[in-house]
Amino acid sequence: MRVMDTKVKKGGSATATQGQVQQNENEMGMRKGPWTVDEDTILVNYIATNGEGHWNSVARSAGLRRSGKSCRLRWLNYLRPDVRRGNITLQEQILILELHSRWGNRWSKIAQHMPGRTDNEIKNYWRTRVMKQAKQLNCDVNSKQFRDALRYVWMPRLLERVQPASQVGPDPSGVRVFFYKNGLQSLESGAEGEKPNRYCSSSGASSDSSSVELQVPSNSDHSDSSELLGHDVSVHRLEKGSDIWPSMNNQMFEQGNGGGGGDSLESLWNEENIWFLQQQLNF
DNA sequence: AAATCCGCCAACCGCAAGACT
DNA sequence: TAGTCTTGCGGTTGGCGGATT
Repeated sequence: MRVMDTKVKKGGSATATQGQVQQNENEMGMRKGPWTVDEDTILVNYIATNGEGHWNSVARSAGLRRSGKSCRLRWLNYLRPDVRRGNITLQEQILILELHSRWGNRWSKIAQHMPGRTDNEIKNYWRTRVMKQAKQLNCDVNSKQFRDALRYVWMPRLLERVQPASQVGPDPSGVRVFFYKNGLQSLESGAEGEKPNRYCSSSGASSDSSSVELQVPSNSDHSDSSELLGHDVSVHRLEKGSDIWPSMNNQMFEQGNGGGGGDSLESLWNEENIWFLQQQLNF
């Protein structure tokens, strides 16, 4: 049974009253629903003294009438000191889109590569923002149509917007992220021979000012990446070309008009599709 | 000004895997 | 080895509050 009669301030602590606390107990005497300031304080103080883990005993020993699960969730998603609050930045949006394209709904895995962000937060972002776009396009979020919209329209648009705030120097240890027909892909520096079908990069792959750079974990392809939880990030260079968007559209049509390879973007998207997407997607 | 809609997000649930006895 | 407990994950719910009608 859910608790309906408590108030939670957006972005702030739960503010259930003492009376509500008593109402929100189940038959086992366990509290449910929003956390009170007192409960938060108790949990934070207990963990500061005894550390994380053993959540059931935390709940008992700290005198909280909460399940271990509830204590764990409250700590990880809200009380942890390194939880980052506030809007998802453009860079983070790009990273979410990119990582989701690789791993799907592996929210915790994605969160591991975004220090300070919780899986819950990323999941909420995906459901409220990304799925909304899919709905507007009247297509399934897992459909090829929508995945292509993300690759060829949304992500380039985000990348263009992120550029002015990203004028930092090149990092030779970084990983270049190129925009491919098949979506964004990372390549370790020096692996340029392995980038067939690069689509929107500028001529050459040099680390010049025409690139966009993203802060993403330097070894984000590693499945076990506990070392990334801190601040082990490096600069990824994103080959932007001089005009990734809207000239990307031009390239699409140039390729199509030029009668290039059969798998050109033009074969995937005709002019009506592009126009439709531009109208539908609100960036 | 009131009613309704809708985005956001905290917190719940069920399930699965791993740890422990 | 089997049973139980704990932890972690992904999916879902529903209240709050701002925007719109």
